[in-house]
Amino acid sequence: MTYIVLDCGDDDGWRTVARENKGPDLQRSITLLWSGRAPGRRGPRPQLSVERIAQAAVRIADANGLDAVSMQRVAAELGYSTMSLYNHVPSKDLLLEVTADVAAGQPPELDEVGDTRRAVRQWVGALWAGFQTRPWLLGVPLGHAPVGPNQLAWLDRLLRPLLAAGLVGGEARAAALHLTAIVRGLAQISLDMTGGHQGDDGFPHGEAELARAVADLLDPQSYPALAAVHAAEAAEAAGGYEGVDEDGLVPELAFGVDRFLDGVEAWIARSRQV
Amino acid sequence: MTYIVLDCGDDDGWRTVARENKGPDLQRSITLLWSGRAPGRRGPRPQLSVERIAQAAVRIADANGLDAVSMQRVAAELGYSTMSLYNHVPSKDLLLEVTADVAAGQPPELDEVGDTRRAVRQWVGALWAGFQTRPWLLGVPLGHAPVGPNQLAWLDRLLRPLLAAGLVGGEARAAALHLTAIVRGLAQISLDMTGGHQGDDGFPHGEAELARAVADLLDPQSYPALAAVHAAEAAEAAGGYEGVDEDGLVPELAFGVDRFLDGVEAWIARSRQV
DNA sequence: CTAAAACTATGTACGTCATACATATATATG
DNA sequence: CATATATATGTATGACGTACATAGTTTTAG
Repeated sequence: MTYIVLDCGDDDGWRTVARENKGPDLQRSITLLWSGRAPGRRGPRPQLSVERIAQAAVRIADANGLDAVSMQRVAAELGYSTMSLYNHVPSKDLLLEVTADVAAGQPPELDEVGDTRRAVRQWVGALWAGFQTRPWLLGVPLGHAPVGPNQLAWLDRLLRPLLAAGLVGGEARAAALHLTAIVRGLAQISLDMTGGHQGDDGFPHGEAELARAVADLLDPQSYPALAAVHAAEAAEAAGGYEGVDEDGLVPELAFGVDRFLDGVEAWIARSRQV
Repeated sequence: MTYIVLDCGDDDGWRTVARENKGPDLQRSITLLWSGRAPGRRGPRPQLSVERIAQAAVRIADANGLDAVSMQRVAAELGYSTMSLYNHVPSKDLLLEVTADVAAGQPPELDEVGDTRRAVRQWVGALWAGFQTRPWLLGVPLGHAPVGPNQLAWLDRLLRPLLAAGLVGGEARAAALHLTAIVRGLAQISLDMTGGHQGDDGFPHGEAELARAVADLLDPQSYPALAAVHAAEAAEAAGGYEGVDEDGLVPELAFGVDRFLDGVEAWIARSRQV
């Protein structure tokens, strides 16, 4: 997988692109993000590359979190000067985008038999596991719809069982978006609950502390439903639960995914019938 | 709604809290975020307040985006020195948190009759509209589960119809999380599609450009499902669609929400039956 | 009523960040 | 070979978050 970013070599590279922000160069920029650069170039052989830089960024993020990923830190990791990076990457934002794509890696192979639910659950479990392994991925600001090769590969893998199940184009896309959003959203929220992270903000982290702290100021008058849920969950928690099922789904996630799939299956059945 | 953040007045305020990061002060910090400060204080009357600061931050974010919200800019907006803010807010992270809660505002009133689906759709539509109005809310990094009064009020409002419909505590919470995630995720992705934003990254924005650019490099070999979906959507697009329904839901969102609600309703029916 | 304590607003300063710009160097093309 | 063109580097700039010290103000303790 080769990333080359925006270096169109036309006039003065991406600088032009970033400024005009109009015209056919836009297309070329994404194209070059994918296709790799023309082989015959002048100048010295580049020792650095977008991949090496992104991999270094991944290493740093894995070790010290997303905040630790600065241009200087990445350059130091590679043993180059800070400004060298800008010969391969036009901005930090774009670097993070490539980094996220690299970190996402290849999507899982799904059981290709007719069991849609199984395949989707596997996919969801894999994505969930990915966010568990690399929590910092949730912190990468996503500026637009995914365009990286790996991101698209993940999307493609999910679309396969959905299409096979009988969803038409737009529905499959919506369903895929939906499932992605569920995993991201739930991962986002449940991360610090389980980790006992300590941010720099002096807030409590860890499920127990936060739950108790919030419970204390939950006025049942103003928040009746929340109070009810909290009480109910306290009762439920008596029977120790909290595990993952065979696809690696935590109960909350499984509930949402399964209910959604119930609805989708019913929809497909209804569509077929008409 | 009064926000007072972490100023426990015990020794040297939140500084202590942030350092120890353990002990009962944690609870007090959230408590104080809510309850307001003790009335009898020494020192001069504070002219600034967390609310005023957060409101200024909202104003700036509304006008110039989240990136424009710096401590210096906020202070300038209010006509105070930068460091004054730190008498009311312990860090920028926490300020953003409060800002997001202020910007979220009050949740909508939902039709309280038995129509669960209608109520949920209204809620979803309102949240969607909120993200449309204040796109920058999607950019506020969320470090933990929501604890702000408004955030919790939104959650509470959504939980009401879900509980009324017959979900038990944990299920209702999961469903609410789920719906929130859908809206956030879809808003996140579809924002720049519709806006024609131009980021600083020299990437094309706007649905048409991006779709075409991506289509060109979509190798049907590697991305069969994606290519199929793209082709199907191109065909579908012939009949001009793209509207919102009566609850303000864009089609993709409506599909996901409705399928999920289908599944939830079936689940409830099944649970009742047993 | 006075003095101390505690809080607010401010100014200065520091370290870090992204990145614009200029320069030296190395390479492929004419 | 000469020139155009890339790359790696060094320096510099402006913005940022925030630690720290200071001056001024108001409540509380004696």
